Amino acid sequence: MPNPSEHPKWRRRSKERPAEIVSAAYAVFAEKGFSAAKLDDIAQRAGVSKGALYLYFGNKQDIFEAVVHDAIAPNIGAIETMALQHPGPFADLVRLIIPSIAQIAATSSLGKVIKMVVGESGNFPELARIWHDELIARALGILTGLIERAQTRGEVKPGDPRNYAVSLISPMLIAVLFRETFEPVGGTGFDIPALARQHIETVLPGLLVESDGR
Amino acid sequence: MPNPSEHPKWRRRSKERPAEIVSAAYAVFAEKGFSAAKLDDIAQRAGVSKGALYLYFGNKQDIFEAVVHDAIAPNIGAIETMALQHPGPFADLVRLIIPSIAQIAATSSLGKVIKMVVGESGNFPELARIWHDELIARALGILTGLIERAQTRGEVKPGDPRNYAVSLISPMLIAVLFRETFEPVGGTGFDIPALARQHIETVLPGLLVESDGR
DNA sequence: GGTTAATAACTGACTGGATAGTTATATATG
DNA sequence: CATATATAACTATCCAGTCAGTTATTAACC
Repeated sequence: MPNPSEHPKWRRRSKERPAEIVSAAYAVFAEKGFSAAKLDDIAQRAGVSKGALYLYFGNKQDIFEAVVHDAIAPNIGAIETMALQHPGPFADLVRLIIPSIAQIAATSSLGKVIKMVVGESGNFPELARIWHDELIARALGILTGLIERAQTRGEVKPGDPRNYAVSLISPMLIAVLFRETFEPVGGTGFDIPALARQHIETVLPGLLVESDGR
Repeated sequence: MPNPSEHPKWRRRSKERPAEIVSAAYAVFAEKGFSAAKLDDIAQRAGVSKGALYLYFGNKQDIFEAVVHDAIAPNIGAIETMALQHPGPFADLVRLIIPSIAQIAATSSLGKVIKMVVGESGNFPELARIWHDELIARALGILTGLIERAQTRGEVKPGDPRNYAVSLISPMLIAVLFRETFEPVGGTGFDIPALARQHIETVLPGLLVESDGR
């Protein structure tokens, strides 16, 4: 006894389903991590049955990879264009880029995904590889390139540019990881934008050739 | 037909067992993470049967907590005494402490444990709490205290001392996490002691009141 | 010193519950 | 009404935790 006009038990939405599933999976993976996330939870959150997931994805890891992929692209692009187009002195660029990263880190679910990737990398190396190649290596490469160019122009002191890049961004990453890991158990968190501002001004004097930082 | 002198199937070693089990569990947890670690694997590595684990520990999480606890104590003590006893100027102390931390980070399995705690914290908050209270908060507190005292003495610029502490140690933590997470999938690692040296000299000019860094 | 009884230490097969993935069946839609 | 879309019940597997039984070790006694 179908009931076509009133309340169909379900609808055909083959166009919208994949994005809805990825979105639901994002939330569940972020909360639980990969192995602890249940396909039933993802399905329920997406408003479908578990079987429907397999109409659009081959297996659990495929869904995970789609989530990671989708979580990356929007963020990296913005930073990249900002970095490459900016013409001014290195110090100004740093004062522009690092707070942007801090802002993304503080507000998005990036921290949850980082935590997830770190935690599951041992058991799902393919995932760590995607995350590394598409985000980490790229972001680190951009920053390293900026520093190299600034060194060539005589703006930044000699020294390993990749290490300089790590010196610049690490505190924000640690703050995000801290928030995801220890705030829920009573740890005192960080004001990430404030941390970013103070960190920039702490590092720049040691980075720039002119000692006054401007 | 017992065979007392030759090859007994097993021996009674109730004194040694707990430490052996924790050691084996350390290795397995470090490799697999909490949920993916199998008690059978731990038992086999410790040279006992799974049932024997339950003679010494209540359940899987108890074993995990013992591992985390044991991984903490040796490291924190060394740093703490070094920090509190040193009489000289702040810059010298930093040049002593940070490389020590880098050394521990680079050589011990601390990175594996950090990764493990981060990854499993969502599903096992009690564990994150132990790790936070016994290591993170303590280490951060020591460093923050040192900076506060240096500020009082006029050696370090005004600014949030806790944020300064994060500025100082984050790169080493990130480098360790990077090693555990991305080196296995082709990421280029960091020379952690070299990173530490360069980072210190990059940060100190922005931290110290006198601008020449010495 | 040798035999036996008592106990602590340990084993390994088993159970119960959880969950990834499959499939037979049902329904929405053009 | 044809079929793409979706469901829900199913199977297969994995593994933490249990427990009845086995073995090493110690103690007691002759």
